[in-house]
Amino acid sequence: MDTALRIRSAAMRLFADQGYAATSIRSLAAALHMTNAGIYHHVTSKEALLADLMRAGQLGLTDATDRMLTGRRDPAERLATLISSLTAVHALYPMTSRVMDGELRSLTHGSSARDEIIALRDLYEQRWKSALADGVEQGAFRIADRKLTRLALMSMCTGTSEWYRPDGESTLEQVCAEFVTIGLAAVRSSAQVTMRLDLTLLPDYPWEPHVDPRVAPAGRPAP
Amino acid sequence: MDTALRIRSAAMRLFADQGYAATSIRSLAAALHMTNAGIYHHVTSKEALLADLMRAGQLGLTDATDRMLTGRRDPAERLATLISSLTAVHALYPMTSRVMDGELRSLTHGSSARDEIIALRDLYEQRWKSALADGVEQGAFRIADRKLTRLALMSMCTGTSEWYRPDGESTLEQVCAEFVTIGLAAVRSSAQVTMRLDLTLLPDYPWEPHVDPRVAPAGRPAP
Amino acid sequence: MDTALRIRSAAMRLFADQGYAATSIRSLAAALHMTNAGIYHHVTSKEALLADLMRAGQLGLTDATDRMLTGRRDPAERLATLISSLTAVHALYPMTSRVMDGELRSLTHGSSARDEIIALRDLYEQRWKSALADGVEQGAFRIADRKLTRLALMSMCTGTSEWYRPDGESTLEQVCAEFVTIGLAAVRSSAQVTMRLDLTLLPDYPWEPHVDPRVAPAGRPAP
Amino acid sequence: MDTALRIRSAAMRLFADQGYAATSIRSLAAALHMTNAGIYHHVTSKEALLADLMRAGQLGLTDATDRMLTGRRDPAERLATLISSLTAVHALYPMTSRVMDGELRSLTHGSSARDEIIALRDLYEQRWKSALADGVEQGAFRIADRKLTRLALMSMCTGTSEWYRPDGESTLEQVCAEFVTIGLAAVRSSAQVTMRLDLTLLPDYPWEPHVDPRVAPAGRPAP
DNA sequence: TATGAATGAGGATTCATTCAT
DNA sequence: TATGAATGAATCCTCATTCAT
Repeated sequence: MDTALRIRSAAMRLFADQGYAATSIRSLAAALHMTNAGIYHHVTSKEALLADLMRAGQLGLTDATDRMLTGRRDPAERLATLISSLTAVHALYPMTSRVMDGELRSLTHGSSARDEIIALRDLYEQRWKSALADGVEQGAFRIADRKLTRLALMSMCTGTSEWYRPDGESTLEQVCAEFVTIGLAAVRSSAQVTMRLDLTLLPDYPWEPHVDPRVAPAGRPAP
Repeated sequence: MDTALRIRSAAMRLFADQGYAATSIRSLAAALHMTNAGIYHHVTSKEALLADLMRAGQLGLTDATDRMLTGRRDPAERLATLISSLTAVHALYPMTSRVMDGELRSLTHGSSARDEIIALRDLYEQRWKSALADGVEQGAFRIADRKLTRLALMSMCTGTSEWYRPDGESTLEQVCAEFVTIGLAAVRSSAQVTMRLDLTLLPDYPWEPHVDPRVAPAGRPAP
Repeated sequence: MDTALRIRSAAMRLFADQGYAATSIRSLAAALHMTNAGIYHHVTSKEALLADLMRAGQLGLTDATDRMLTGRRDPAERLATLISSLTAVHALYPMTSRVMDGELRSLTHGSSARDEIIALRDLYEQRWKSALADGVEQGAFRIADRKLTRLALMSMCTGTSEWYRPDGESTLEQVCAEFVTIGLAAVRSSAQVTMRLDLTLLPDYPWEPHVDPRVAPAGRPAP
Repeated sequence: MDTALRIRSAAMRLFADQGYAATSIRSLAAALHMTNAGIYHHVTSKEALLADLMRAGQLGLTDATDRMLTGRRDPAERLATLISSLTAVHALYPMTSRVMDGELRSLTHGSSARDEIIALRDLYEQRWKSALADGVEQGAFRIADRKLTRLALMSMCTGTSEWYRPDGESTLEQVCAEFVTIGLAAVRSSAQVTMRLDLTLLPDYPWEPHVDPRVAPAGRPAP
C-alpha cells in the first residue's frame, strides 16, 4: 500500500544485508517488483534514501531514550536505562542499527545530510556523557577514563545487532539485565538497579519487521 | 619496492575506510600511482585481494592468540588472555580488524574463499568457547548464557577498532586491564588476573602501519 | 522503430562480416548510433544476442524445410527438396547462414543456449538422415557411406553462403537445379526430379535484408 | 626444441578451435607454458603470426597441387587431381585448412600481408579455372556456369575439414574417389578417372600433427 | 504514478605490446 | 633468450539518473 514505506523497508533490508555501496537501485526495484524509474517517484536519490533512514533511525533512538530517561535523576539508573535501551534497540532493530552504525561513511563528506546525522549522533551520546559525568561528580561512579568506559559499554550494547536472536537462549530482558550488571561493574557502582524494560517506549521503526521479544524461548518461561 | 605488499597495504586502508564495495580498483591504483592494469599483475581479482587480506588477518589473529595462550591452563587466565589479545589486535590493527569483522558479506556466497574464512573464524572462536566451557565446568565461572556472554565480551573487545586512539587518555594496557576486569566480572570470576601484554607475540600485519602502543600519551608517563 | 530488431539486424551483419569475437558491443552501438548502455536495454548480453540469432535461424530453417517437405514421400524428391531449400537459405540469407554455421564455437561450452542450438541442429539433420536412409532402404539410392555423402552434399549447399551473388551468372533456381542433379548423381539415383522452388515457403529472417532472387541477372531472362 | 615451431603449432590449434579473434596471446603462452613476453621473441605480432601460418598454408597447398598436376594434360585428370588434393589437404590438415579458409577477414584490410594471401589464393584458384576452361574448350566438359561449378566443387572439398575423421567409415581414398565421381558428373564428363592419391606429394605442415590416412578403420581393410 | 528507453560515467577485467633486467 | 612488470586502450557490462510518454 504505502509505496514509500515499502521502498524504505526493502532498502533497509538490502542496505543492512549487503551494505549501501553494494546495493543498486536496480536490485532494490527488483526486490519490490518495480522498475528503476518507479523508485525515483518516491525517493530523491539513493543517498537521500540512506540519509532518510539514518535520520529517522537516530531520531527514533534519541526520542525513545529520552522517553525512558524521563524522571530519572540517579546516574546509576540513567546508565542502566541507557544500556538497556541501546541494547534493546540494537537487538530488536538490527537492520536499522547496523545501517546507523556502519553506513555513516557512505554519506558524502561535507554533505549537509552527513553533518546532520553526525549532530544527531552527538546529541544522543550526550546522554551517556552526562550520565557518566554526573555519576563521577556525585561519587557514585569510579572511572579511570570516561571516554574509554563509555565507548566500551556502547560497543557491548551495539554488538547485539550482530548476534542477538529472539529465539536464542536468553530473553532480551536477560541480556539487558546482564549488560546492566556489567556496566555498573565497569563504573564501580555499588547500586543495584533492576530495570523493567518498557518496550512500548522503544522507537517504532515502521520499515523494520516487528519482532516480539516477550516471546520467551520455548520451555524457558521468564521467571 | 615490494609492490604486492604496497598494494595490499593500500587496499587494506581503502577497504577499511570506504568499504570493499565502495572501493574501486581504479581508486586503488590511483592511490598507488599505478594503472588499473598494473594492479592485476599482482592480484588475481578484487575479491581475491580481499580474501587474501582476510585470510592473513584471521591466521595472524589465531596464531598470535595461540602463542599467548601457550602454557595457560587456568580458565580465568585464558579468558583474560583472550580479552587482552583480541582487544590489542583490534586497537593496534584497526584497519585489518574492521575488514575482518565487516567484510565477510563481500565474499561471494558459496565461494571457497568465503567458506575458508568462516572456518578460520570458527577456529578462533573455539578458543573462547573452550575457555568459557572449562571455566564453567571447573566452577570458576558462573554464566547464565555462554553464547551471550562470549559474544558480548567479544563485541566489547572488537569495538576498540572503532574508537581506540594510541594518543588517547588511556594506554592500551589500561584498556586491556579494564576489559579484563569487566570480563571477569561478567563471568562472576573471583580471580585477580594481572595480564602483562607481550606485544611481541601479537601478529605482524606487514600491510598495516605499525603503531607503537608503548608510547604513553603526552604527560602521562606509564608508571 | 523496432529497436530490438534494428539491433539484431546490425548484430547479424557484424557477426557475419567480422565474426562474433571480433565484434564489440561498442562497434555495434556505433553502427546503430546508440550508446553502449543503450544496447543493454534490449539485450541481455552479447552472447545471449548471438544465441537468439542462432536459435531463430535454426528454427526458421527447420520450419521452412518441414513446410517444403510436406506431402513428399519419395526419397529422391525429399533429397532434392533438402538440397534446394538448404541451398536457397544459404544463398538468400548468407549472413544468418554463416553465423549459424560458424559461430557455434562462440557459445560457452556447457551453456544451455549452446546445448539448445546443438539440439536444434541435430533436429534439422534428422531430415537428411531419414531421407537418405529411406532412399537406401527402398533401393532408390546406392550409397557407400551415408554420413560421408550427407556431409559432402550439405557442405556443397552451405558453401553458397560464401560465394553466391544474386547478380551473378546463374539464377538461384539454376544453382539449385544443378545441385540437385549433382546430389542425385551422388546417391546413384536414376530419378529425374524437377524442383520448383517455392520461395514463399522459405524462412523469413526479419533481421536480414531481403534479396529478391527472382530478379534474373541482366540480359539473362529466366527461360 | 624448436620454439618457433612449437608456437606456430599451438597457435594453429587455438586459431582453428576458437578463432583468431577469440585467441589471446596470453592463452597461447599458457598453452605453451611460456610467458606473454616470451612469445614475442619469436613472433612479431599476433597478426604476423596468423599471416605467417596462412602464407605457409597457401604456399604448401599450391606447391603440393602443382607437384600432383605435373605432367597431366587431360582436363578430366587435372580436375580429378584438384579435387583429390584439395580434399586430402582439408581432410588431413583440418586446422590449417580452417584457418586458411576462415580467417582471411582477420587480416587488417589493406595490409600487405592480406594482399599477399589473397594473391596466393588467386594463384591457387587459377589451377581450377584453367582446368575447367580447358575442359570446356576441348569439349570434354559441359558446364552452364563455370564459376558456380568451381565454387560448388571447391566447397564440397573444403567441407571435409569440418567433418572428416580418419577413424570414420570411409578411407580418405574412398572420399576422394567419391568426390571425383561427383565432380566429373558435375561437369558432364564421360571420363573414367582413377586417381591414385600419392600422399608423399601432399604439403608437409610441420605445425599440424600428422595423421596417417592409410590406416584403414579397424576391420575394414581397403579392398 | 508508473514505465520503457536512453545515457554518460564508471565498474572489473583483459588486451596486445613494450622494455629493463 | 627469457621474464616480470608495466601500460594504454579496449573489453563486456552496470551504475544512478533523467525524461518523454
